[in-house]
Amino acid sequence: METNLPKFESVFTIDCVIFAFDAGKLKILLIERNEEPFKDWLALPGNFVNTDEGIDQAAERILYELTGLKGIYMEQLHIFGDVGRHPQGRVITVAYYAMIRLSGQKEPKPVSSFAKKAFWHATDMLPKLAFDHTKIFEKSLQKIKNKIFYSPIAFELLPEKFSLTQLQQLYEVILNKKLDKRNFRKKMLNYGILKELDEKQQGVSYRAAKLYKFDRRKYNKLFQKELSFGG
Amino acid sequence: METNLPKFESVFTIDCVIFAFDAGKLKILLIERNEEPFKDWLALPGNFVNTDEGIDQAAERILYELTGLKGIYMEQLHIFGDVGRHPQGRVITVAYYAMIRLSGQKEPKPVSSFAKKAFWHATDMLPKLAFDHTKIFEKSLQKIKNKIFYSPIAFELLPEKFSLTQLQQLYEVILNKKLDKRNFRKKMLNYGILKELDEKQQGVSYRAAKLYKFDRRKYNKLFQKELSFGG
DNA sequence: ATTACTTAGTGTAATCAACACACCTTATAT
DNA sequence: ATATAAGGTGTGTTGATTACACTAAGTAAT
Repeated sequence: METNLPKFESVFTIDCVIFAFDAGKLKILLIERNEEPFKDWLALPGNFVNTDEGIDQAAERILYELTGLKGIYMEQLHIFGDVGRHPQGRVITVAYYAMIRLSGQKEPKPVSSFAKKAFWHATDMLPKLAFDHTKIFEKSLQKIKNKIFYSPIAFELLPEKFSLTQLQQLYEVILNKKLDKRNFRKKMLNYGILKELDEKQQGVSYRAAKLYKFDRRKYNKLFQKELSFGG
Repeated sequence: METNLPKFESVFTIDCVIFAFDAGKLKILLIERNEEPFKDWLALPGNFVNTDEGIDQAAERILYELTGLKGIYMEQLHIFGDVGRHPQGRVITVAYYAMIRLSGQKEPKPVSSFAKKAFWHATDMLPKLAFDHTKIFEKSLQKIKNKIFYSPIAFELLPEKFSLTQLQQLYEVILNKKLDKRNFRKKMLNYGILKELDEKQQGVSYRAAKLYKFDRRKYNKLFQKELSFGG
């Protein structure tokens, strides 16, 4: 650090909220801490930012060290900077969030000894988390609830090939609300952002559903038009 | 700062993007810097966060010191933490934004000597700003463009009593697009979030328009219902 | 092969919001 | 009184959202 900057320095961390959809449940990635404070508590994967790295790179590095997950595109959620949020002093944290598909993902496993383990945990029964991580989680859940309406984030959570029923279940879990099957299908198919495949689900008892893929090209075309007032 | 925190410290600042609507133009609040680096440049009001204050309080304090504006509710926009964004070392900044009504507001005037002056500047002809402040401004403009569709931010920018034409002009300026008068009025009035007053505009040549107020209670009721899929 | 079971898949009518589009009204200034 | 400039208003069309219930297809067990 060079010399003529004032001495108002703060310790600076990153916490990651990584969502996935598994067995009909929305889950997030947690670690069990191996360091004080909050040793042995469950927490969001998070750690300190180095002074020589940008915060986006720091987020990637930290997630990798604590969970073994690599190359996940995260976005900023919010900054939490209350004076009392860390028991040992002033620590400002940037929360990042991401939504990923589990299929093809390895089991999470910490690379650094900072975390004892890393694992997926259903969001509907979260235990108390370290620091203010419960608050951070709640804010990110609210964020994806809003975002699902105007952004194709739902598809990030599903396998590449999915059935309409799976897609509907995901919406229902995120919105915490039952949806009508016919209306849901009609609306989704009318958007024209799904590509119907010549494949069916494998290995299910009972009738197999048709599979679809998300068509990103069509999606981008569609959402370049803005909302309007009949201008 | 206490002792057993690691030494990954960063200098930490806040920058404010304050929008207002004046003379048919969208404007933001700028300062002329009185300190190196970027002495004499135009910049967003911004400064260092103290280690003993929360970031939201810091934002309020900094805005006051540099512009004399007090009690303005700002929200976080984004964090900018590239390694090279400050010429003297690693500085992470949190951008805050707010939209305010000019009527009843005093002329901005710095309280601290950090800024030579503070003033409103139209957003459609911004000069080059210090640091990465142009990028920060652009991100906040994008934010309010999106937000105007689902949040009553437009009303924050108008005087308490306003005409429908004023409201439409504001939408047109923010969205950068002409709107149809009849459709705009129909839609706005149908929302039922405007209260019609028994007053008319004063001091205009030509026919005076009816004045309206924003009805926050009705707005809140309306926007508790969520978007849906016919569930 | 028949049956039981479970999920996949489908259509219509009613209501409501979005859009395109052009003229008359009212207040003021001269 | 007349010119000017902004205020204010209505309708038909189109497309989206909603509510709602049955048949079709595949698998498993007998």
